[in-house]
Amino acid sequence: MDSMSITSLSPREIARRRLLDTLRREGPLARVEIGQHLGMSPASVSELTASLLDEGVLVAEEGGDTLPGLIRGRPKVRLFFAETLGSVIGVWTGFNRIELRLVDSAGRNRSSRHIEYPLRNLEADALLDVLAETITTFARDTGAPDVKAIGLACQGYVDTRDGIVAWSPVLGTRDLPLASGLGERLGKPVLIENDASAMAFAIAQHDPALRVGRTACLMIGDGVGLGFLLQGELYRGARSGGSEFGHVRLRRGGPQCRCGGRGCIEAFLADYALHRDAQLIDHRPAPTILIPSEEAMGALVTQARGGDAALLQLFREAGEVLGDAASILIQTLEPDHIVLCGPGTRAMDLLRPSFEAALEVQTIPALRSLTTIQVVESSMDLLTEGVVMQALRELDLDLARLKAA
Amino acid sequence: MDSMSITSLSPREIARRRLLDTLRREGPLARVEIGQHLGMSPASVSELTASLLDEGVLVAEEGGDTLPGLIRGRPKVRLFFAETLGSVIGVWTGFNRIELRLVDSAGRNRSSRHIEYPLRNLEADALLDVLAETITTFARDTGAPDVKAIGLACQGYVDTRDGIVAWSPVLGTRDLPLASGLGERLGKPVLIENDASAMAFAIAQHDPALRVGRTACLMIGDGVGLGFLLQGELYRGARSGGSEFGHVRLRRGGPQCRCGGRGCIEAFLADYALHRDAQLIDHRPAPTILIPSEEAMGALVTQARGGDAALLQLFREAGEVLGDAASILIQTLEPDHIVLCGPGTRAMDLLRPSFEAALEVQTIPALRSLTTIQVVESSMDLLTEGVVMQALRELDLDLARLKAA
DNA sequence: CATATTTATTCGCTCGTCGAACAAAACAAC
DNA sequence: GTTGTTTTGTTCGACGAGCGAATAAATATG
Repeated sequence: MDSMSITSLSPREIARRRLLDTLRREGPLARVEIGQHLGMSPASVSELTASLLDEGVLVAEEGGDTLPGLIRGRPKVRLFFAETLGSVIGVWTGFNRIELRLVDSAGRNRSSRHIEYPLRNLEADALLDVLAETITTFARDTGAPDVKAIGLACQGYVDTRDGIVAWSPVLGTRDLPLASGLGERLGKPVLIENDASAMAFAIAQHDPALRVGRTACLMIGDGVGLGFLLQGELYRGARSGGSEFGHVRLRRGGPQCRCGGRGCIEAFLADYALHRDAQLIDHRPAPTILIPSEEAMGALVTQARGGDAALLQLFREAGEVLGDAASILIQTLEPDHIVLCGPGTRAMDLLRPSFEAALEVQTIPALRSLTTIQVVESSMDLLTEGVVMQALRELDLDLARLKAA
Repeated sequence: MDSMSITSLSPREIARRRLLDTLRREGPLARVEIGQHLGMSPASVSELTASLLDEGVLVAEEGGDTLPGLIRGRPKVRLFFAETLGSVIGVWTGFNRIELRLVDSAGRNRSSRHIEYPLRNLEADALLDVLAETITTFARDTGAPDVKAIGLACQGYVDTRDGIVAWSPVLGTRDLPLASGLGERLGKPVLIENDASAMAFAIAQHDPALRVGRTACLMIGDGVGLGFLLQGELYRGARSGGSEFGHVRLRRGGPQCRCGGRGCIEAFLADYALHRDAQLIDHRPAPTILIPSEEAMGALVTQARGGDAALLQLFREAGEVLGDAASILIQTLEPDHIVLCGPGTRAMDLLRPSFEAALEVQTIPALRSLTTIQVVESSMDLLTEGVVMQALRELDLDLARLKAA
């Protein structure tokens, strides 16, 4: 239970995980239906579900509601997660905002909340205290029955195996043992994940096409992050982290980025960058780094749509950088899908012309046509959803191992 | 035999492949030794090798040469590939050069040859004719006993599953069915691969550290290519191709690349680029694109080492681009290893200062330290070796399937 | 009531792997 | 020689995971 480690899985564990994954995605399913989804024989499904029912992970749906009229044959008995398995809390920590979500073991949303809180200037210990306090309060307020684990999505390079934030554009600290620090305070296992990875995972849960082949999710918002999926599973770099694609430096001597560098993709596209540069245009003194509110960003976009030439130029440049970024992904990884997501897509109409022009200029046409690019309107809810799903999957495994031992 | 397709493998096929892979890499091995390499029990190895011996794929080493003196216990019986299994020809097609190699089923080099031939201005049919003719002649001259397959490494985006060159900086044609075209002419199965991928694979065969985790091989030579390995297996993008990382465009309005774009990584680092720019410095009219000889490149490097300021600046700029390229790889994929290879590393001493400076400026230090960067002095032999190894592995599978049917 | 239809379970089989016992082939010591 | 000792290789029984086929279960139809 304490480990939550990613090791190689036994055939049984793989089958179990696949079964529970589809059940979470597709809702209650009869055994034959599970077999169709997984390409397994009814016999095997029966065998697997027998032990899951026995363990109390799954329960058979109460008969009656799926009125067996009209359809001939023996009625389906749908299986689903037991209500008694407890719940999981998902957390996203932004620059000055915390998003919380409570789900049951089936992944269904029970409650969510978001809190404005400036996390940026806190020392490591203070940060952990605030997070622990916030999560505890949330759990108490929602009357969360039995919280089994916490999943936390945050910015930066996250060592998901050891639960360490190896690097972060927000925290000054390096190698912050976030999972253990929070785990000790809460007395529960904590799993952490890069936020763009979490969002990529969540988005892929809603579209089967993104779970085959290679999918690159570019999240634009407080920063710019990349979640890269291979066959529906998150790509892990060295030290089992994600990608810091947002800090690829495209323009030498470009604008200052909060990572300390210059000309990062993020330094053109992130909310703070657009807001800062807009301030500079208006000759207002721009605070070094400030995460603007959604309202402020909305106003910015509206003003640009109204025809403000200087702002339009700003978005044009951002779109161009986005096009360059997509070109790099295409020519390096040749993904089947690139998904643009996050709050930053609110200005997609402003970004698109220069985005497509840059894509045209920077990419070999024959390769460009192999990748489909789509925009997914995504709320920040997906962040907590993604990390919660990951935590639930780990719990599934832990439960299996607990039973095996 | 005709297919050579990449499908999902049965457990047996996986075990078989792993066994033959280690045997090719590690030379003749006794069964217990194989078990140690593969983490399998002697019982399983015995069972597997029994069928391989039965099929005639492997033979037991003749006793006597491994004099059993000195060591107590029953002497090892080493197994190795049968001599009678035939051979494979590996080919690399450069811009104006063809490299050929004949290996036996164990992957041991039997003969090699290289030919100067300007392939660049040929129509598709003429190209296929020349290649077929060259290969046939080579096979005849070397008295190749029984050529089972041909592996061909070439530049461009290669659909390895269907044997189609989807795009190439050399060929004007798009979607050239190279494997089938050559296969028909030679009456043998042909497997094609991107040349940087082939080299990456070959290099990884010689270093176990590169076969775990993530390894990015940057090949610098006629062009710049990337071979990306995950757990020792080549990464495949959409349409099962490799990467066209060399055509990532780093500098808007930069020098002309042979792909038609501007400012590609290749347009700074490839032999033709360095040579062309050196010509321009000397105010000589530079031919648009010409692949300089190894001697010409050697002279260029010598001249630069002699202190020629303009040339040094050229290499300095190339090194900077290389550093930028490595930074992109680090922050996008966070590989465990980056390997710099290919003829272009001949000038590594000239590239290094600006390479490292660029790496410093462009990369987040915490991430930079997770990736080890190494230079591998590699001859072009590795290209044919890589593609020949891939072809042999496919033959292994075909043989297994033939036997199963 | 019998029959059709669909769902779920049971049974026996195969496959791949392993541990343990056993056989084989050398050396070492007397 | 004969008798261990040591290491290699094989055989055998067992197990885990999956599947096909037969069977049982539960409903609708006529």
